Amino acid sequence: MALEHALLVSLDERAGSGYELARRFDKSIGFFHSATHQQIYRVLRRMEERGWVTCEAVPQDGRPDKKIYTVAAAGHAELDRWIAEPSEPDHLRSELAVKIRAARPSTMPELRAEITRHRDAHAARLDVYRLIEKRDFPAPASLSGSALHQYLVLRGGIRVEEGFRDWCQDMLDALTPPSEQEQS
Amino acid sequence: MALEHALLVSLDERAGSGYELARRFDKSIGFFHSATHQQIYRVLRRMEERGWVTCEAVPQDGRPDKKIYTVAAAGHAELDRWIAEPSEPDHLRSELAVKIRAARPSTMPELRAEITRHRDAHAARLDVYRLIEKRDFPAPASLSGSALHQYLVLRGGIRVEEGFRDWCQDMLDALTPPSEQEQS
DNA sequence: ATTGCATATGCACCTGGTTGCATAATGTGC
DNA sequence: GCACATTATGCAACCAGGTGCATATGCAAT
Repeated sequence: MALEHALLVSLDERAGSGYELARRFDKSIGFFHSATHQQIYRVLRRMEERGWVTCEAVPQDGRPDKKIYTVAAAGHAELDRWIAEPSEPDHLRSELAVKIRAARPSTMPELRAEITRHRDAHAARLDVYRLIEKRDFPAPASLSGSALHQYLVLRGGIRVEEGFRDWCQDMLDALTPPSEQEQS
Repeated sequence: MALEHALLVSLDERAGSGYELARRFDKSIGFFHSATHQQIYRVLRRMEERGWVTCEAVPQDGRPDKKIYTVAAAGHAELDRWIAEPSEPDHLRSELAVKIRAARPSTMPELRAEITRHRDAHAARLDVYRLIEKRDFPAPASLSGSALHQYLVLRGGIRVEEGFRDWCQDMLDALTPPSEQEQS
């Protein structure tokens, strides 16, 4: 249950509205923790009630009011408390793994197609991460503080996607009958 | 929403009761997809209503009756249908990643302790997987069919845990101040 | 004798999260 | 002129899943 904390981190970098947070989550942090706008609005309201964030309504010409949320002292305290609290090691829950064990001889073509889809999707996400790495962190050795932390998380994402891609490729190699070898 | 399918796969290997499934999930498949016994009982009942599994009450001396579930034809059909249906690529939702971005200079010691905990937990899980690999798959090159699929999934788990462990170690190297280098 | 554990199932309640829809105003393309 | 996307928030309903507790029983240890 870390959506609260993910939102606090995002708001701490830059204050913003629920709508803006939802858009931000499509990018950066959202690669590692996604959420719908409804859920974000609900959590923001709850955090305001608890005093973790403060809210200021900003009227706009035409468009409905924006509610700009800012992290309060209690929010920072909560982040500090949460970091010290041990959390469960991240656990992978893989649909693809279940599909592999579910497949029988008759469904092997469909399974191979599905593994190929996943391999390509992970390779595509990897490309995006690598692009971000090159664009935002050209000199990683000289990083420190918040930028270093961002870089380390991105490196984690890269590792994970490489792992998925290679795993899928290994499975395709092992599950493709010799007669059909040498296609992509 | 693959708990249904995970249970079908497990029951297809060997018919059993909800209780037995919960215990099995503590081991093998549960490494990649865990669930509490309540959730398993609920899903089993739903699958019985849908005709995916059949249920036979087995009276036992003393202990309450066992309900042995067996995969029905409709259950196998559902698995086949599901394999062909494209599913979302597995997405990592990492609490640790959020913690890293949430940490400020004052909470760095706690963060390093937490990363160390996670590194050790992943290393321990990796050891378990490696043990299973040696014990159950001493000659992987000669595997085929269901055993091969099991092995490929296990290899995926090993990859993931290696990735987590190395990621944690990299972060510790990058986040440990030079003055404190050379401890574990 | 009594505590506690393993077997075996289940209810009631709560939380986290998604989906679908509604609202409200403005600008944009055909 | 009208359909449609964009900005911005929110409700109602639902689904998945977890926690805590209840029940029933036999067996082993203290």
